[in-house]
Amino acid sequence: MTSPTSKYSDEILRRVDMMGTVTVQELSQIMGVSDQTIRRVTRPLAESGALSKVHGALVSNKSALDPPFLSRMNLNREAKVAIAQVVAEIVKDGDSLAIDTGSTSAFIAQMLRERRELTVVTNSAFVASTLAMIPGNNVSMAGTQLRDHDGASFDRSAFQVVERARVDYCILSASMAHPDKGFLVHEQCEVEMAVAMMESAARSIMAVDASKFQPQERKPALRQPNLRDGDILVTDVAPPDAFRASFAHLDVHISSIDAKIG
Amino acid sequence: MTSPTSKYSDEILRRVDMMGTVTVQELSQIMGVSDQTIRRVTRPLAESGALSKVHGALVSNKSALDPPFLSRMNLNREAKVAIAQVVAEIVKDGDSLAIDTGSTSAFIAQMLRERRELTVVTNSAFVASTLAMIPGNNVSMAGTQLRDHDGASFDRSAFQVVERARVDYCILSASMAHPDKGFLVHEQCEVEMAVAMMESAARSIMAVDASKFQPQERKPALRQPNLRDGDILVTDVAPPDAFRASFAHLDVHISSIDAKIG
DNA sequence: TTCAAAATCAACAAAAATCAACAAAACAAA
DNA sequence: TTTGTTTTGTTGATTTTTGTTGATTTTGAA
Repeated sequence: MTSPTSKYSDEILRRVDMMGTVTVQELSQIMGVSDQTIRRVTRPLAESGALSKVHGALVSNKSALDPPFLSRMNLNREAKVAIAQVVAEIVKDGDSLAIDTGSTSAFIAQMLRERRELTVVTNSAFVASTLAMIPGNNVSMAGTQLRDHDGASFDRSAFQVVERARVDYCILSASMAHPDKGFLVHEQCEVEMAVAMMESAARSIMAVDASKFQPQERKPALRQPNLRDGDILVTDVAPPDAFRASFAHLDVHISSIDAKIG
Repeated sequence: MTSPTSKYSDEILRRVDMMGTVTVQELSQIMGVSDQTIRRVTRPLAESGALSKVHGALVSNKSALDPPFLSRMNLNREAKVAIAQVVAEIVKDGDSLAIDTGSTSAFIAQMLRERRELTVVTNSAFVASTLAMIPGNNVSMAGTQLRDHDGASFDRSAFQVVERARVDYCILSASMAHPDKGFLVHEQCEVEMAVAMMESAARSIMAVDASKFQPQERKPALRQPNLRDGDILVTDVAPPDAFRASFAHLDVHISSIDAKIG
């Protein structure tokens, strides 16, 4: 949306998103600037909707209030729920899955609680703990060292576990979709994990909400592996025409939001 | 979702969800603000449906079925919350911890969200995902294959990760305490994990609520390793006299819910 | 029904946070 | 270096929140 107006913008936003709620005082002490500076910087951020201000504190718009804190969980929530619903219908009881990390996958994991006897491999601790507690499921957590903002793992053992698996579907996500470049993400390790999961899976499900078809603020540059013939794309609105050619070989599922409430 | 109206909204909601039911009094003492402030803040929260108010208390709208809440977590909930509070006070920012699985440990993990810069090793996917998302924490998930009722791992890699660690505290639990036999659990793998965690830790914290001092319906038969001199026992009521001798060498912290206030 | 205890509410003074304006400091270009 | 511009911290006025007090309502028990 709007460009940063101060050199502190990024750090403040990051800290607020991380902590959920911080007082202006606290933040000014942590960052070693006056409280007035924090206020000056945060005013435009609040106006552009990047964060919320309450008297005495700053609160993140991104962080959920619930314990499972995923930084982008509340962004486009309804779309993600609708997409999750569709994915949960594609998957049948007894299927085996590889699930990547990301907020859409977190919703899908929630929705998959309805399914039974699932075999799941994932590098997301959140997905793992969500599905492990369903009796009858068989869940493997891939990886040891967890990334601190989303609890995902990309260490060597994570790849070993994924590569050893053979699953019916892998469930992938992306930060952006581009008509020519395909699906893009920000980090190399995410691409590598997607490659590993695709190679272990008979079929891939790519889940992206409509916002991913628009240009992003922070441009992702790394290409996810190309989807294969018959792979599945799940989204909440029909993709723009520009994508028609590149999605021609895919099985596209569109879930309008009103199809699912709850 | 409606945006918070006060800097306390977030914390109140978290505590209410965690405790299930809290009186306004209790909350105001725990948070160090007046009861009137709690009322003022909770009124809009109740109107937006984030929690419910009844005369005398606030009650969570989160059902026990919600993902982060294990069903067993509602058993003796107050005691576990009180114990978790005490443990979270013993642990300081920057400490390193090994945390076992179990519902008490799940509460402790929730409470430890207040701490910063923690290094955590755990074989519970729930604990891992709870603490991994706190910025600045360094969390390792020990193990790959997850047990289906609680999302804990006891495979070879779990032990390898725990054995490689060196931590300030390990946080352990038990199904029952016996004056002569010590702390007992149901499964051998839990004992082995406790041994591994104790060996990796400078000091151990055993967290058991009062119900564990009574005979259990399903008798656990396997003995946890003996606690060492100066190890810490956290419980919610003073143990019966029969335990006096066996706890003599321990640093016993008792947090009765009312004693803790003030 | 009644009463007594406890919880809630309303109102006001005290405390804290915010804002606006200005001076000091930092910075960049010449 | 100097100048002009921008950013930052400080001050005091203003606004919002907080705790206290006392009145009102609710609860539970006679």
